[in-house]
Amino acid sequence: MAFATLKRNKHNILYGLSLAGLLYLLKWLEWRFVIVDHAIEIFAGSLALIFTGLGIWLALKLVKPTVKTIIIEKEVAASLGFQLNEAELSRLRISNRELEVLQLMAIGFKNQEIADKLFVSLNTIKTHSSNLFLKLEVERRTQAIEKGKRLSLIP
Amino acid sequence: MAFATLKRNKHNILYGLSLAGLLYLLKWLEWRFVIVDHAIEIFAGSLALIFTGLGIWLALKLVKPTVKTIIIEKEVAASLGFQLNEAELSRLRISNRELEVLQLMAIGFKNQEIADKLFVSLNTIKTHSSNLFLKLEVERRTQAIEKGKRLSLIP
DNA sequence: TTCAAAACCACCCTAAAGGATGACTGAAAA
DNA sequence: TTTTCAGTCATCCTTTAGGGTGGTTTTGAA
Repeated sequence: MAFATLKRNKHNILYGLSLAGLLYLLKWLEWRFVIVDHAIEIFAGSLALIFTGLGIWLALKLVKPTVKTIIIEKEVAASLGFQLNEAELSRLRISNRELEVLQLMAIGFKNQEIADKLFVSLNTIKTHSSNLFLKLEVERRTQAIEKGKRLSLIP
Repeated sequence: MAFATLKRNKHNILYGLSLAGLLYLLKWLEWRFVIVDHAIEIFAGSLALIFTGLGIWLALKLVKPTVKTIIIEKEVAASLGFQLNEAELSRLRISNRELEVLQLMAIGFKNQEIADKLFVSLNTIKTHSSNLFLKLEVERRTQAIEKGKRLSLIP
């Protein structure tokens, strides 16, 4: 566990160590220059340079990159918000079950599949669709779908 | 922004600072006992601290944020002007004639009516629709219509 | 309680749709 | 020139859809 902690903080430790190392490098440099005595300004200058560089390096390494997010909205075709036309629905006296059948027809299901989905027999679906066609005054499911969409009975 | 960055990296900075603090505590103690004489080291240390801070400040100020682009698909009512999706059309290798047949199917015409409208035989329409179903990967005209609408091949 | 829809199911028959296969033509690309 | 492909048409066969009719049960409203 202690090892894992070390591993997790290896960056921190590394930076700390390098900072310490630099300070001792400074000591050494100081010693070199103190002997020459007059070079203290040069010493200070290089010190400033080195540590400015260190600061910059630290900041670049440590700081998470600031992320600027640009959001682009792309328009995509979709029928946004369908509102059932209940007025038409009741005007044509279309029952709930018939509407259900129409909806499933529009998705592309065959009668047998619709029957399975609604847990009734194929014959029942045939009856419903026949009645639906009468009420919609059409004679094919494709027409029923087209008219249903036009009248906002289905999305 | 720089403040937020500082906040985010407060652990790293804290570690660095506390290490530095310890070193200077040592120095101070040394100074207490050895007196004066070490003034230059204190000077160098402060210099280092100040310029490290300057470097960090510079880096934070100057670094450009990396740009991240997010594309959001925004739904838009499809009925406002139909735009044929020619990309899909060519991707699925659907021919002009097949598209025509699909359009007429969607209106609710039966194959014989489509044949009459296009001045070809019923068999030709059957061939076209069969090929269409293969390309759309469906097996009924209602499914073809549904998928065609979804892919913006028909209005 | 009675009555009218709605929902359910069945049988029969015809029409339409769909799958598989083969073939011919003309135009455009390789 | 050969190849490729859209477009045309046909035949055979199966599946699905649709029209017509008749029936039972459930349910909600009068």
